[in-house]
Amino acid sequence: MKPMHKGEVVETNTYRIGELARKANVTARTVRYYESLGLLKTQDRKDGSQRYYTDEDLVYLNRIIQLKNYGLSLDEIAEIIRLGNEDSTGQKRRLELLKQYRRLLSKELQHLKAVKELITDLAWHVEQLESVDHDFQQCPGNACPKCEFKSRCEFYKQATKE
Amino acid sequence: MKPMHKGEVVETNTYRIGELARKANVTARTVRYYESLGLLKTQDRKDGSQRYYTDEDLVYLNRIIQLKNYGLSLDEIAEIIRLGNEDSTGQKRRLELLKQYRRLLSKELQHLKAVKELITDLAWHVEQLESVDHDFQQCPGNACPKCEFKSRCEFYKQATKE
DNA sequence: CTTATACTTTACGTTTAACGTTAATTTTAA
DNA sequence: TTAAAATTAACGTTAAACGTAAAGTATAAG
Repeated sequence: MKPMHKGEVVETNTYRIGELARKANVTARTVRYYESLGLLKTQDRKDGSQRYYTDEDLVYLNRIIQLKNYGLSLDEIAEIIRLGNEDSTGQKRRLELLKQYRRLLSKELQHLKAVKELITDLAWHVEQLESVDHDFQQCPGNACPKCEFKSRCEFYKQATKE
Repeated sequence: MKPMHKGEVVETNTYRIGELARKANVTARTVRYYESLGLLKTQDRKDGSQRYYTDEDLVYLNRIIQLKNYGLSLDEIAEIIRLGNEDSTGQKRRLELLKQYRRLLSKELQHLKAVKELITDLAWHVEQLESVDHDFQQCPGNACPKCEFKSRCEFYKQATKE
């Protein structure tokens, strides 16, 4: 599925903004927006000429998209990049990245737990509603005391405490 | 932590909107909004008088909140309630609920899988960044071919294919 | 040279549900 | 008689990440 307009690729592995965007599966607007946030380097480009990109730029852009998909905001990504520019040893950038990855990992582990609990609850509701004898119109209601699910029912617990 | 204004509870287990809201951990605005969407029953209330609620209403409201927390939109909850009013046998309501619960369950199972994969990826990144020898400034870059992580690295795979 | 794309900047618009927040008036409880 | 609480109505918020339009410029292939 090569692009129709062959001239879009200016030189071997040199792209204009549209082609770069397509390869990264974003829009040209997004690329410009990322540039304006300092996520992509601003090129020297005199008087209305165009942006040109290399494969290296594509890898860089893909990396930004990856970090975004991991859950970092564009601001947080910009901070990481800024630290990389500020500190030539790259230590600050590495430590910030590590910190963020650990934060994301911790968050996702919590998330995993919550999702598992949610699945348990939902499975219970499915099971309950599949038992046709259940008086679904009266739930929760007067039938609760004789309900076979009452030991696992939040509403029953709430109604009977106090 | 009883409310200062004792008269808020009009009768035994009869509440005005503020007290109901507090018990359900929402605001009065939310209760009125839910009523406007048909989630809570509209009371007969002549000429500027107030709304009164019972424990039964509280259970009902809590159930709405539960469904919302499960991931249903207020519109979807309204539809379920509408089916309950429309069909006195409750069959339609039960089937709609079952359908929604199954949809949510399916979605969350997918979600679980995605979260697990994300955790794997994040853990790998943490491990990678913890290996201090890694030339973090040049990643991805020229050092990729000798990187110990290259077999699991998306960027290396991408750069070397084609 | 022409024409068809593609690219340029600027800047306002969009999305989105689920309420938040006045404001001005009325009801209720003690 | 107050002070707290409730009433309706209607506009405001959130908020990142672009979408989209306008009007002009650049480029590549033939």
